[in-house]
Amino acid sequence: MGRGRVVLERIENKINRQVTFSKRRSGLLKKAFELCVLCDAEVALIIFSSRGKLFQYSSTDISKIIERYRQCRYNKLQAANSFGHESQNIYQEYLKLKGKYESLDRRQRHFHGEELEALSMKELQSLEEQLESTLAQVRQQQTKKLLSRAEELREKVHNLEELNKKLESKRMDEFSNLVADKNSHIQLHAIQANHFE
Amino acid sequence: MGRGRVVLERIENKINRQVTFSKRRSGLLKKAFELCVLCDAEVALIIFSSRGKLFQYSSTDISKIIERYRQCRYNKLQAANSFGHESQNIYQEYLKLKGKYESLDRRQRHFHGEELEALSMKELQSLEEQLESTLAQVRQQQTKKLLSRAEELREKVHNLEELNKKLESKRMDEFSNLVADKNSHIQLHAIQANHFE
DNA sequence: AACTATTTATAAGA
DNA sequence: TTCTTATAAATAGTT
Repeated sequence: MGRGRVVLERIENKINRQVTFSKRRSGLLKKAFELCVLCDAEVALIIFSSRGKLFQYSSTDISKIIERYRQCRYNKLQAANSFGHESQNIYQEYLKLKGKYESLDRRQRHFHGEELEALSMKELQSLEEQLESTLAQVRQQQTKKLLSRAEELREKVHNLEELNKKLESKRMDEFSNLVADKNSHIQLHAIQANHFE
Repeated sequence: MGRGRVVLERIENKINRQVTFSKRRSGLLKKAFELCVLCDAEVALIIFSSRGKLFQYSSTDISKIIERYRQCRYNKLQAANSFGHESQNIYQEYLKLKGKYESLDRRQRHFHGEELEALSMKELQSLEEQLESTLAQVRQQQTKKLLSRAEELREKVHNLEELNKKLESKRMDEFSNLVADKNSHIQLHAIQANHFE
């Protein structure tokens, strides 16, 4: 679509290649957009120019689309064969963690008294033992905490009493100083009185 | 490019939409390919039809391109910074889930009587209450289970007793039939004996 | 799935 | 880069 027939090979002229890239890139982005709107499709398009510049289009959040793509590929792989050796990628890690989380969450619910119907007699018994043991530990911890707080208070009381004693003795000192001071004044007056006599 | 001017909105006619999707999809894939070849670009194109079918094109390994894309976005984010609203991507999700998991795990440890030192008096009290409540529920559930099992056994016993009765009466019937049969034989013999006298 | 009248994209030129 | 224009390519509607 242009003045010459296009040959499908790398355009060797650098300027030319860049111009064509710019034009076709915008054309491609436009067409991707149109496909989304007209046909209700979900599209993600990532383009890197030969010099490494990024261009992108996505109908909705691109990470969501990529995730959906991975999901799709993963399912396909699962269906086709059973190569589980793809656990290096982050999505796999995510799924793994999700599984762990859900299992832990279920367990946690049991500790909250929920979904107990699903448990067998043996599991109920083990849960009961665990609860009793923890309860004992919690109470022990409470006692420990109360004791240490009492100790702390006792310490505080002791310190305050010490402080009080010190203050008291200081007050007494100051009192006697004051008395001594007053006495010296009186003596001074006596001296002055002598002088003017 | 066609016999009518295209209006940029969802094609409501389902057949039409599907046909257009098919045509434009292949057009888009072709153009993506051409861009790669002509301009030496790296392209990844993911398309989901409205019914969820996946189509894709990529100049090289798609996960490599996606990785490069992420790298690029990440660098951009770091450079531009302060745009923290990008938490939709999978890695963010992973970190979020990890946080949730760890918090849940910590809580779970408390329920196992571990790391109680870290808890305040108030938290210890709340934990104690929760444990007591769950313990009561667990015991209730155990009782319920035992009762229902006892009921089941009672039912079984009852059924067996019924069956026994039936078998007993059947045996009695068969016994009396047998007796009657024997009597008729004896009568027959008597008749025959008469006949030949 | 083909056909074809048109629209659209774009190569080359300015 | 952007505009223009001649022409190639894509595709909407039809068969």
